[in-house]
This record gives sequence, structure tokens and C-alpha cells, in this order.
Amino acid sequence: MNHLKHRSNESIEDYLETILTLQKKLGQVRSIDIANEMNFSKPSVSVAMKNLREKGLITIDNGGHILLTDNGKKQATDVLEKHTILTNWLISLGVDKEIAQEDACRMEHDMSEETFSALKAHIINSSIH
Amino acid sequence: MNHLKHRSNESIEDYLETILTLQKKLGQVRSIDIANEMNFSKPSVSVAMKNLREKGLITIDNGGHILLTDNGKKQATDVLEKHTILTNWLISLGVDKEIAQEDACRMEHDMSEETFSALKAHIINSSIH
DNA sequence: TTTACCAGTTAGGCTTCACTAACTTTCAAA
DNA sequence: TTTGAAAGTTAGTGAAGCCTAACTGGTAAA
Repeated sequence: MNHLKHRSNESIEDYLETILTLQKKLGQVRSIDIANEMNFSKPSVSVAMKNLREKGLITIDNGGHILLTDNGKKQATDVLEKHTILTNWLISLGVDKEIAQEDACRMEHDMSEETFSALKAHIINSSIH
Repeated sequence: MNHLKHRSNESIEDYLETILTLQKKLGQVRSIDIANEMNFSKPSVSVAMKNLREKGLITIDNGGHILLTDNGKKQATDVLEKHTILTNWLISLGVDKEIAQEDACRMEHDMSEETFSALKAHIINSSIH
């Protein structure tokens, strides 16, 4: 058993995923929308956005609207895809929708690319037979 | 999307799992064995063991040997079972053994009981067909 | 007997990531 | 024009959970 350092990206990935989701849902995204969606305080989101901006993952215009950069969008899309596929797969296994959402929301940060693509292949394969 | 608080048990579960694993492998378990296995420093393990003891999950005898309580053993067994099943399942999907181990080691903390039993049922079901 | 290693502990530090309190700025309504 | 709500920020706090430095205490070897 190899106890490696944890992915320290979990928080960042969650924010990016939420921004992308809200972008699709609301068109535009402000910090306050993220705070409401994630049930975090305004300051928590404010500080996190500063962090994402410094990492080049988002930009914020004068109106306070948050936009994903190319890099941010790529990461957000990756996580959201994992989330969606994991959730649907769990539901197809008979897991309650609510619980599937919650579990997927955590597991999505823990799967390597290799595991994820193996899972996708498995899902496609299962649906054929 | 519901952003709930994270399981704060991840660290505890990892320690319990390691203790159980080492118990099977070495017979007896001391803090130093855990530190070596997990690549953590002695003080980190020392403090963690104090914590596990205060939570009633282990006892430590005069020789420094660590024993799981009934409760600790139950939790350790649960996590180890998840770990084993997850790992083997990922390997059966074609994931590299090393990576399967690493991913399982993280995902095991994130799966609800419901998801886990659905996965077990799925594995059994797949093996029949 | 002295030396020296090994296991364990205590103290203090650092990072992450949430929180509250309290401030500014803006904008709309009274 | 004043008022007040809404959005954002800064400062300070706290819990986890890892780390290093430096200590104690026991045991084995020179």
C-alpha cells in the first residue's frame, strides 16, 4: 500500500466545475452565485476566486462576471464530464439519485485518467451486451 | 449540485486500514511500523495514534503494541474490504495494478454504503454473464 | 559502565480551506 | 438626497493533518 500525498486540487476542481455548471445554467456567473450554489460564505468564494485568477484559471471583468480561461475551461470540462458519467453510471447500478450525486462529487477528484477511461470503456461495453 | 462537508474520516480510515493490514502481515503492529508503511514521520503517527486511542478505536499495551478495539476492527475491516474489492475491480477493467491501488486508496473513503453494495452486486452480476 | 541506537513523545510550524466580523462600493427606491 | 440592500473584500480565526527539531527512556553492544 502506497500512501501518497493527496490531490490538493479538490477544492479548485470543485470551484471550476461549479463555475461551468452555473455558466450553462445562468449564462453569467458572479461570486455570489457560486457562494449560493456551494453553500459557502461570500468571503470564502472571494478568496478562492482570487486564487483561481492568480493561477490563470479564470478572469473577472469589471462587472464582477467570472469567465473561465482556456485552461480553466479545460479542467472544468474534464471534471464535469467525470461527474456526469460517474453519476449516471451509479444511477444505472441502482444507486439512489441523491446519493449517486454526492458520491460522484467526491469520487470525481480521486480517479486517475486511466481509471476513468477504463470505466468509460466498461460502460460502453456493458451497454452493448 | 450539493456541496456537502467532506468526510473528515479519511485520515482515520487510512490509519485503521494500515493497522489491520500490518496486523495480518506482521502479527504485531507498532507506531514505527505504521510510519514506515505510510511514509509518515514518527511524530505524525504518534499523534494520530493518540487520537485513535481517544476515539476508542485502538488500545496500546505497555510494549507499544497497537490493537484494534471491536469498533476499530469493524471500521478497519469495512475500509479494507472496500479497498480490496475496488482494487480488484479496477484491475479487471484493465487498469494498471499500481494505479488501481492508488485510486482505490482514495476512492474507498468516498463511497457510501449504498454505492458500495451496488458495486458489489454489479461485480457479481457481471461475473455470471 | 558507557555509548549509541531505536521507539516514542512534545512543541512548534506550515498549508489548506472553511468561517465570522466588519469594511467599501454601488445602485435603486423612498 | 438620504437610506439601505446587495456584492465584494480584508483581516483574523480555527480545525486537520502533515512536517522538523529536540527531548526521554530502554536496551544492547563495546
